[in-house]
Amino acid sequence: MKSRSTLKHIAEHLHLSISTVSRALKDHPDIATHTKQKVRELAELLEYEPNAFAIQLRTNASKVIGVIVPEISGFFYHSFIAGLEDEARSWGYSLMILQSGNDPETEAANLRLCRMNRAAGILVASTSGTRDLAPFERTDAAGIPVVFFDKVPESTQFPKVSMADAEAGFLGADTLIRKGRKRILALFGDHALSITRKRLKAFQGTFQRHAADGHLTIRHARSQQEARQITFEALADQTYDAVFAMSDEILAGAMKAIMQHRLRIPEDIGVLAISTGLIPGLYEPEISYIETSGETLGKRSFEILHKCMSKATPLGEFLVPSTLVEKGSV
Amino acid sequence: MKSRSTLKHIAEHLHLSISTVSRALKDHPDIATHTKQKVRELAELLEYEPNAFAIQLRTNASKVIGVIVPEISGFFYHSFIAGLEDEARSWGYSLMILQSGNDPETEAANLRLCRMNRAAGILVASTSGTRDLAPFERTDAAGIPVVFFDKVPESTQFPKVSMADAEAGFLGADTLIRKGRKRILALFGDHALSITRKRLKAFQGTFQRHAADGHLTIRHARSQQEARQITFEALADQTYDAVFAMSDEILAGAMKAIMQHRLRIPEDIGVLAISTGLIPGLYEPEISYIETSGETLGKRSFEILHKCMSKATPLGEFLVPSTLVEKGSV
DNA sequence: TTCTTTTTTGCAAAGGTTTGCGATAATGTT
DNA sequence: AACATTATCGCAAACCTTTGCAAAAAAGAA
Repeated sequence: MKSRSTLKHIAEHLHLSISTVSRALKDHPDIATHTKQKVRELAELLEYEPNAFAIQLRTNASKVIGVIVPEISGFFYHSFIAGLEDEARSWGYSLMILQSGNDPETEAANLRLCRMNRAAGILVASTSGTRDLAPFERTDAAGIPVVFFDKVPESTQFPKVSMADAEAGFLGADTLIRKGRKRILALFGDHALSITRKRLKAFQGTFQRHAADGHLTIRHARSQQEARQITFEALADQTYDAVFAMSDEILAGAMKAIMQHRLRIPEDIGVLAISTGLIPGLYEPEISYIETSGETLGKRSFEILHKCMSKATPLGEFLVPSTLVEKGSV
Repeated sequence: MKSRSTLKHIAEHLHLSISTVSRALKDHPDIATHTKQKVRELAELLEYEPNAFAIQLRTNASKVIGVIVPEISGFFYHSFIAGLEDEARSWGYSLMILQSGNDPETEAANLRLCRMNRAAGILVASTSGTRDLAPFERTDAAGIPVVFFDKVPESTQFPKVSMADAEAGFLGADTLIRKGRKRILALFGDHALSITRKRLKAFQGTFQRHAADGHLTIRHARSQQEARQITFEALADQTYDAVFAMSDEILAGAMKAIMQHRLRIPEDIGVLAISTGLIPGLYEPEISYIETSGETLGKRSFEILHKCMSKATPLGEFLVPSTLVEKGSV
């Protein structure tokens, strides 16, 4: 438990004032070059490391950005965090990660924590049950910019950044049509989720407009198991040209059913998904997918937040585009 | 940007001293009950939230624990972090997540960051190239306990917590033997990694001891692609009773090869893996696996670190046990 | 009442840094 | 030589909280 060296120590050793040392260390023009030199040398020798608390207290700002997600594990958020950390670190920021466990109360508590720690900014993927935006408003009023990502509320008072869901839906339908797949089993998630509705609407709209002769079956599943069961039964019932899955979780379930039926891909059935990329790469052949990259979303989110932290307040919703990654499964 | 309320504000409104307010808020016995009452009410009204910086500066301690991992995404660390966050939060700690990108220099920089922020403790999964332990020693000398997990160095001067690799290896071989699988293709990772050597040694030893009549083929792969190729060729070459994969990454590669050969599981070939649980659940039938839970490792790691933070310095290596999860693939 | 004990509150220092402004010394200008 | 500039550096306040100790007030004892 060695006592750490402070500006004071350095100042005393060099018979300088604390302020001079402080300025020397940050290359302030008021300080003579040879003084800077000496200060830097001694600082090095004494292994001086600034006390972040003192700095933060004095400046009332930290280089920490808070991240609140329903859960870290799972199919998506960890890749978001990875991308975000990468970008944040290059700007000198660190991440404080909080899980809400999809519970609005925990979410509010986490928000409070961020406020107490004077986070430079906050990124939040809200709980599915988040209705009351007051905690967020309070945080924003305290001068800490809040931007929502992925799971965003309806309100327009905060900047939001999310996947281009409509585009992904469109791309999905478009790809299937271009490949000549007519009889489609399309699997979507919980209809109550806005992400589901957006993807579904674009998918369905595109399909109906450009493939009037096709046949589209839409099913909703709330879990991997459910997706599996629904797919299994649907495939037993009649034949399809292709299966479309709107998410990794759904894809995982659907693939099990397909494997259970021992269908060959893409000969017996085509498969296409909207995905982050990890899961589709696990099968043989690999599954083609519309990429909605968590990493990219993370980086983009930081950019937006960064703008909010400087001065500009870019309101509105920002979309990160999705692209088709062909693997030959459809 | 409303100015936040401080102890001073409350004190002035109530014509009390700052110290009295401070004590009232933390229920100090020296303060009269009705005074506490009034203070609490006003604090509530003014939405007082303590300034973490000031507290930390004064007490020279934070409620933040630093976590340094090679990468957040991938097959493993995110689940570790999830478990850790859960446990840490229940003790009032938050997580500061840093990625080293498997680069020793970034790792050292991150360590410095933790020191500057007076982290209460640090958990690190070291870089594969980490040789110099000096940065860690310095951190420890500064009074910040360091605990290694998963990827741990040889040195015994720091507490370490990792998966029970030997046990997992043993369990793997034992399971295969009990199921009557004789001709085994066992896939392991990079031989330079200690995790590989530990698992391999136990696996091989057990197999040789209890199944002298069996036939064991051992292969090493450094990536998913390599695992796939090796498996594909091996399976084309001769027939095996079962494939054993020492990790999720390897399993993913092996499964592709198996699917490519259109082998049925478990009829044509058995499959067993050491895994965190997510990947094996993606196939049909699901793959049996020796569970090495990231969540559990996270929770356990916190426990150890927590002990270090209080006073005890439990040196040595702690193992979190692994258990067989049967899914019928072998 | 007067002194002692207990209850309740306030003072002031400390923690390390940043920063506006004033002070001093060095240099330049006429 | 007298003055204006510029280059360096130090003082002291401020950021907000915690805490040992002293002070004041209230209560009890004689």
